[in-house]
Formats: sequence, structure tokens, C-alpha cells
Amino acid sequence: MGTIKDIAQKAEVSISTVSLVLNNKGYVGEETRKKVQQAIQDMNYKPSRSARKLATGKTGNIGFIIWEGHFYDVEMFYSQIFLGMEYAARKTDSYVILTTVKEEFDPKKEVPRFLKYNDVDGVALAGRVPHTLVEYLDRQRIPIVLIDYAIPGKNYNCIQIDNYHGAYQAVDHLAKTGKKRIGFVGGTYFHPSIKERYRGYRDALEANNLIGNGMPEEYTFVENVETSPLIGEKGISVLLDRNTDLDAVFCCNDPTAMGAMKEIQKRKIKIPDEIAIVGFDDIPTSGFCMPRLTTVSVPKLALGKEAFNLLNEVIDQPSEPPQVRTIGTFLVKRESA
Amino acid sequence: MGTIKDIAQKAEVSISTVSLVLNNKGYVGEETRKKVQQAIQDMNYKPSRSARKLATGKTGNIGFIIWEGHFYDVEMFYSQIFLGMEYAARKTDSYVILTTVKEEFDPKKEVPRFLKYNDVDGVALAGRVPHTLVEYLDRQRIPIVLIDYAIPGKNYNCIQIDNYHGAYQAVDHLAKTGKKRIGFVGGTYFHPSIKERYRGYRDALEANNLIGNGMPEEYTFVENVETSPLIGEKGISVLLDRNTDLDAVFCCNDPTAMGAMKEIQKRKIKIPDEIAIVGFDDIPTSGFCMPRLTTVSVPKLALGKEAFNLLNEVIDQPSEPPQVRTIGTFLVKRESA
DNA sequence: ATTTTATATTAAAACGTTTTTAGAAATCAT
DNA sequence: ATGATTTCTAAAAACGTTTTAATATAAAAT
Repeated sequence: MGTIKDIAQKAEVSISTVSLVLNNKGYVGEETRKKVQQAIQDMNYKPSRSARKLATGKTGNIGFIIWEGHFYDVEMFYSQIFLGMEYAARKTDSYVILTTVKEEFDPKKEVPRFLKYNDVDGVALAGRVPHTLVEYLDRQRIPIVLIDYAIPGKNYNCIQIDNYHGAYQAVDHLAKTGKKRIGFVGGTYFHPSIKERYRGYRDALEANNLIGNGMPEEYTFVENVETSPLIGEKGISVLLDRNTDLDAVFCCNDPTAMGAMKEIQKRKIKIPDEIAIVGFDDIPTSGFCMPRLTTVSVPKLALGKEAFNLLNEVIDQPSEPPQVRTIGTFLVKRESA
Repeated sequence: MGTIKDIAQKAEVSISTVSLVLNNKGYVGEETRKKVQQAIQDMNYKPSRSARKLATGKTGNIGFIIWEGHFYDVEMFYSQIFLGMEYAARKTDSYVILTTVKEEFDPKKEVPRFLKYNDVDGVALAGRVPHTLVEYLDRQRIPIVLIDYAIPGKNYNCIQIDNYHGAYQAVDHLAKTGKKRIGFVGGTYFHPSIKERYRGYRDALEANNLIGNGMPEEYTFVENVETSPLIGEKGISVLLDRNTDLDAVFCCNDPTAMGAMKEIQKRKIKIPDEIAIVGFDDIPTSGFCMPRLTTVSVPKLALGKEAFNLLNEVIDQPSEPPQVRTIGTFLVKRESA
């Protein structure tokens, strides 16, 4: 493969000079630079990663942590975020290495391999993730950025979805199409994103003068478990049984909406005429179900890219104060609403 | 963090000795070993990956390549294989780094980053992947293993799903429940897995004396494009229009089955009474659709684990002849058949 | 009793970079 | 023309391991 030494020899310069042109540093004469670049080209030379990393002290890896359960979900949400990070990584010389964690995290029992062996320069965490893990990372002074998650009362770097406006838009759309009694179905209420979506829901109701007569209290179903199609089924059941005048429902995410849709169809209720439904996330399934789901689309790739970039900035400037960046959403109108 | 030098100092031995106990190599006296291990414990020492890799010449990474399109699929099939690899990797000191490739691959234009910079010791490729890429890897003498794919006429290390028996079981189940006119819907016929599934389908028909009267020719829909729900819709449409006596269909995978299901329901045909349907893969969605899909389950984690292990063997013993390992499947009986 | 062989330890070389330091040559200001 | 900068290049140290070769002792075989 050839080493930096071979290049130096071929270009008739010192190793140091080769290194300088390689890294665009210091002063290098124009013709010397050309000679070196030519040699690099000719020999198809690629610097050794390990050697480089050993010399610089960086690992060149960044870690990506998600809850294991998301790998068994119906949704591809987190995979796409991961892909976004990978795309961003391609413009750098870092690799993204992924690992999953269990619901609970105890640093005394087990920490992810790449943390244990100091093999990452920083880590991105997506979705709901154990607080103890985030605190552990913070304590170890490992640069982190949270994706689509935040820990109440704590201030970390994070990439947020614009949950509030997304939900607002969705519910506003329902109202504008004439729906009056709009329900809300959600899970894990303590998840900040869900809270924001509820806020958007409420404010959109208010803006459309739909508050009152039990709205939204009686039309809200929230249970403190991981969101899933099952929660959707259960939620819509409760709402339908409680409010005979329900004519639309905003589900806190697409899997929940899928479940709700299933239950609604089971009861032979027509979508969207009798009950309109809108979700949140725009996972691939939403485009294939029947009827296709109207939903708030989240630019997942952008989420990953931004996370990667922010993380890199944090790694370079560790002392900067935590940043929050918000990624916009947009409503995808399909047949369910 | 402490280096090997600090350990040597603390344990009052040489650096070499520390290295020997670290790697369980050579001769080391019992008490010396204890002293060293104690020091390692006390200082919570972790060897530097870069230094180690530089010295050994290995990268400690293995690459995982899939077609980019699979990240936009409805299915989590490949994500789970990836997770299986990650699980296996945890028992070693290797990391799995993932990248995607486009449908076409031209080494002159662009090669995956980790190949370009020699940052992996070997690579696993899952699903349909450009032939030119596989040949490129082979030419570069990079150890590879294919997962759920094979290139006709070529002999590579690979982990296969038992497509034949899986399909056979599925179709046999349909026959045993009294179905007589069983269709087949598939895509990308040149994909070896699909071919095998078709073979299993045919043989099961034969074993149940269902060949004849246009079976299976008239009851087969195959189109040479990537499998998808759309292919399922189209396939079942053609079959239904052509054969009024169709009473069951075996779809070459779950996404296809999803599409078929949608179309069948659109035509107000009852599943499974009028038309029974069975898929292949057991992706998460299959458990949530309505009715839930009977399908052939593929142990995806096992697939990934085996791939990782085989790849590691190949890396250690590059001159061994190519191996094929087959992972069994099992039928998950749900409501669609 | 002497040679082999097995066990135990270490010094030193090697892995391929980046970075620091130093020195020379060219340019500039006086 | 002299000294001060700026531009250019190279030698050498540093990064933290593994591996090879060397040396020393203990045990076994002749």
C-alpha cells in the first residue's frame, strides 16, 4: 500500500513535508506541494488511520446509541436518523458506530463497549434513552448530543423536531376540514416530544375555538407506556366509547395511528368521513396502509445530519454552552384526513 | 487514562510482560501475572485501540454493506441482521461499520469510504448487492461473506436462509388446510432466494398432487423488479383476473404479501376464507396488519451473528475454501392462512 | 555432568503518523 | 547592508502498542 515514507522518497522531500501537505498545514512551497500531490496520486496512497489516530489522540469514531426496543419496532424512524448521520460522516474522516442499550442503565454493571474502551470522540443519542446513561456521559465529559429527546431541567446539546408546530398544523388541518370534536391519543407522556405535541394540539384547538364541552380533557387519551399500535387501538377505543360525537383524532405518532386505524376499521367506521385521523413521523408504512395516512413528516435524514455536525462542533469546542437546534416539519396530506 | 507503561511501572515488570498478559501469550509466571492483572484493575487500564491496531496491522473493523433502498423500505429486515452482527461483535474487539451503496457500482467512480481507506478487515454484504462490487472486493482480496444472497456461478462465503424448505412448508400448510389453487407472486426472479422459494412452492404443489390444469404456470406472477407492496398488488390483480378459482397465494416476501392483502381487501374478498395468504420473512408489520399475516419466519439476528462469525473465521484463515451455511426457517401461523 | 528443552523476563525494534523544534533561504523594513 | 520577518524544509521526538530477539534460570533428557 505504501507509507508516508515512500511518498517522501518518491517526491524527494521529508516525511514532515508530506504530512504538511496531507493536512494543509504550515508553509509548503507551491512546486513542492505539487510534487507531493503527484506522488500521492501515483502511488494511490492512503494514510494509515491507526497511525494517524495514535498520533492525534482522537479516535475518529462517533457513537450512536438508541434503545434496543427500537430495533424491533415496526418503524424505521431511527434507522433513517442513523443513515442521515452516516451521510454527514462521509464528508469527514469519522465513522459512526451504533450500539443499543437496554431500558435501564447502570454504569456499574455494563457500559457500551465503545465507551468502556474509549473508542469514540463523542456520542449521539436518539429517542428515549436512560437518564442515567446521559448523566454518566456528562460526568465522563464525553461530548453528547440528544436527538429528538431532552431531559427536563437539564441543558444538553440537542436536535429537536418542531413538535409543537407540527402538531399544531396537523390539528389545524383537521379543524379547517370541518372537524369539531378532535381527540388526542398518546403514550409516554413524560417524553418531552409528546408533551410538545399535546401543547400544539391544544393550542390549535383553542385557535379554532374548539375548547369547551369537555374538550380537550374528555377527548384525550394518554397512557404512560411506550407508544405502539396497541396503545393506538386502546386509546381510540376508550375515546370512541366515551364520546359518541368524536369526529377526528390526532395520534402522537404513526405507529399509534396505525393501531387506531385498525380499531376504527374493525368497528366499521369510515375514514376519513366519520373519523379523520392524522399521525406524526411519516414512517414508510404510512404511505402503504389503507387509507394512506395523513401525517406530519419529519426530515429524518436532516435530523441525523444536523446531529452529526453539531456533535463535531462540540467535539472541537468542548467549552461552548449547550445548543438546541430545531428541525422543521411539514404536513403530508393523504387520504386519512 | 494510563498507558501500558504505567501498568508496567506499577507492577514492577517490563512493558513486554504487560503486553503478554494482556494478550494471553507466551510464558508468564503465575505471581507476575497476578501482579499485572491487579495493576490493570487498580488503574482501570484499557489499551489504546489505535496503538494496538497500528502494531498489529489489523483495523479491528468489519464493514456491512447493503443497498441504500433497503433503508427506505417498509421492512426492518436488514436492520435486524445488522443488529445480529453487532451482538456478535460485542464478544470480540471489532466494530461493525455500516454503509449503503447505490444500485450500480463502478469502482472507478466511487467506492465505499471504508474500502477506499482500507479501514476494514473484511465485509459482509446483505441482500441484493451489485455484482461489480462483489467482484471488486474479491479482486482486492478483501474477505467477504454474502448474507441471503449468492451470485450464480460464483463461489463465495455465504449465509443462506433455507428458502426452499421455508417455502415448501408454507405452501404445504396451505394445501393441508384444503386450498387447491395456490398462486405465487414474486419479484426479481434472478435473485437466487426468490428462485429457491419458487422451487419450494413448486415441489410442495407436486407433493400434494396439485400440479396440472395450468398449475403452476398460470398461477405464477413474477416480474423482474425489486419486490414491494406494489408488486404484490399488481401480482394478485393479474392472478385474480386470470384465475377465478384461485383460493390461496404464496407471496415471495412480506412486503409483497402486504400489497396483495391490500388489493384483496379492496376487492372485498375475504381472507383467509376465500383467499388465504402467506408471506415470507416475518417482518414486524406482519404481526400488526389485519388480519395478521401467516408467514415464514427468518431468524434475522442469527443470520447476522453467523455472518459475523464466519467472516471472522475467513479473516483468520483467508486460504480456506468458500463456505455456505444455511439457517433454518419456521412457519408462523396467524390469521391470514 | 552435560546438553536440551521449557519457562520466564526484558530490551529494543517496528508500526505510520503528527507535531515540535530548529535552521536555512527569501523577503522586507530600516 | 543590516537586522527582523516571513516562508520553506527537515530532523527528531512522541503517540502506545506488539513482536522479535536476547538472556537467564529451571527442569528434563542424555
